[in-house]
Amino acid sequence: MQDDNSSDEGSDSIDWNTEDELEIANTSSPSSVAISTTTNAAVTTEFGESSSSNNYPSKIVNDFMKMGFPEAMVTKVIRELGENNTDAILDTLLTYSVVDEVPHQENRHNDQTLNPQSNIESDFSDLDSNFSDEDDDESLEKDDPVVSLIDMGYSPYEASAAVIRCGKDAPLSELVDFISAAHLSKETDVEMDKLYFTSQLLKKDKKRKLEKEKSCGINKKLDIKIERKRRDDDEDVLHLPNPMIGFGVPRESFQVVHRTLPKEAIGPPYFLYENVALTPKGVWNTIKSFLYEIEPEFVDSRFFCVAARKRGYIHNLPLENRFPIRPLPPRTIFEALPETQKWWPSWDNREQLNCILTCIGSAQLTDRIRSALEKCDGEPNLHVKKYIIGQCKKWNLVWTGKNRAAPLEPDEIELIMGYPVNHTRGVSRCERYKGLGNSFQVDTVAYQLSVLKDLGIIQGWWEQTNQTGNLIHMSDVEDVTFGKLEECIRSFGGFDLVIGGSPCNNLAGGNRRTRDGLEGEHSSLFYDYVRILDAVKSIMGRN
DNA sequence: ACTATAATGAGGTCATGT
DNA sequence: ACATGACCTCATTATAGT
Repeated sequence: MQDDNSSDEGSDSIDWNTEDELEIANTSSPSSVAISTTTNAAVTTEFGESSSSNNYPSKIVNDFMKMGFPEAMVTKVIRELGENNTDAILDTLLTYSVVDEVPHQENRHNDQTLNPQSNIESDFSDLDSNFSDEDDDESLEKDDPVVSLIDMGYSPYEASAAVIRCGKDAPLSELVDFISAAHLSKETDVEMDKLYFTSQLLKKDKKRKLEKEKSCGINKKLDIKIERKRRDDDEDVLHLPNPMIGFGVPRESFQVVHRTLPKEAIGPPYFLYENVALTPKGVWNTIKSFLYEIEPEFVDSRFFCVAARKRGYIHNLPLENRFPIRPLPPRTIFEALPETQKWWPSWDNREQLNCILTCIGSAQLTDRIRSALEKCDGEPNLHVKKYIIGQCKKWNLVWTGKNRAAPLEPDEIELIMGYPVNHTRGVSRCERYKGLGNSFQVDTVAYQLSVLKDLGIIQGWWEQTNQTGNLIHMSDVEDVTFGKLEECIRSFGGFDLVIGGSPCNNLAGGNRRTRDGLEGEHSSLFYDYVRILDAVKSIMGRN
């Protein structure tokens, strides 16, 4: 891995090394491989498994249990969604393999001061319980607005709250407006997001009506979904959420209140593993099987910044009370790159950018686009438009002059990826592009790591910008042996966090030559992440 | 030797239509 | 259910230039 280009998430504080690296100690960036502080040995959370105590001996519970879902999980979901929402129950069960049954209300009233959304969530939670209580015998054939909203990606709490507030007969658009307004009331771009929501709504609503017409009852729909699940299991396919918002993002939250982790997965240390979301078939299933069968969290960074970045994360971090870095980064092109607005053609309707890659478009392409535009008077014809839009999306070009579509500059990418301007200065331009293209999107990962603040982990690191700890840099991950780890743990007292990504070279869609999968030359270094995590746990466990 | 440039598709998901 | 098309992707490498 120490040869050419097997970089992992090397966005550390000092150099822009594109090789595999592993830093130990207090680093300034959330993308080092391991973080150790001598101070606190982390508050152990009660993720322990809880026995099922329920009174849902109904047929529906049995039906779901026959499909292989644990009873506790089924009853938990039914308690949240109501027994009537068969569709939503199945969706939830399919999405989350394990849900514990701790009543969510108990987890919500702790520290509302830290999380601006917690008030809303609490409201939703309370409203939800009211809702389920009073609405147990809703007919399944009726077009349940709660189900529709959940289908659209909203949480049961949000959906229930909206229905209660606006009434069951309110049009879906009004319900959606209510939810988005609740989330966005403090934001500036309310209108834009309303538009987005509404467009999504219209599409989903149309599709849903068609489904209604075709299906002749929930049993058939259930059968279809069960069949789909069975087929997916056979083919080792993991379900990618759409929209790709993982366990919740700041403004379009689909909150999983709680999850139960396997005992052996619970920290210390905490860990977070990352890689591309769109891998060859079966890869994420294999990764998952080496990381305690924890369900990956698939998140697209377009919900955190202006550019897309579809990634999967497996971690054992708590999910409650996450919060984003402030100020929130711009999420539209015009906000992020205001100077492009002047040159932006009306027929280029992009509002966000595609994934930041390691290569940029050529100057010749910019020229080709310019000459194509100069040949036509006024607005280009459909064919030219299609060609140019296609190239702009493919190469992430932005309009920087009259008829001039150019690649992003390194410092612009630094900002988009969440790093300070000039963070990568000092190496060649190509190396800057490569390093940034290989990095974490800071805001995305920081959101997942933000829970560590509440737990008192790395608090000093979080609060201050200037780092005073020791940085130990090893350029080869295979040098991080069991003995070295023992040494470090003896010296520091243990690791709080083991974090990193492994090479995506052999997984990424952009690789046209050696997309060989997880066993590929570079991507197989994933197993070193597993090795190190196991070693750390083993060493810390016997102390 | 180092750096920049430009050419090099396929695999997979999703939406839509039949 | 099946076909089709749109869409997107932490990349690799030969080549030329400095």
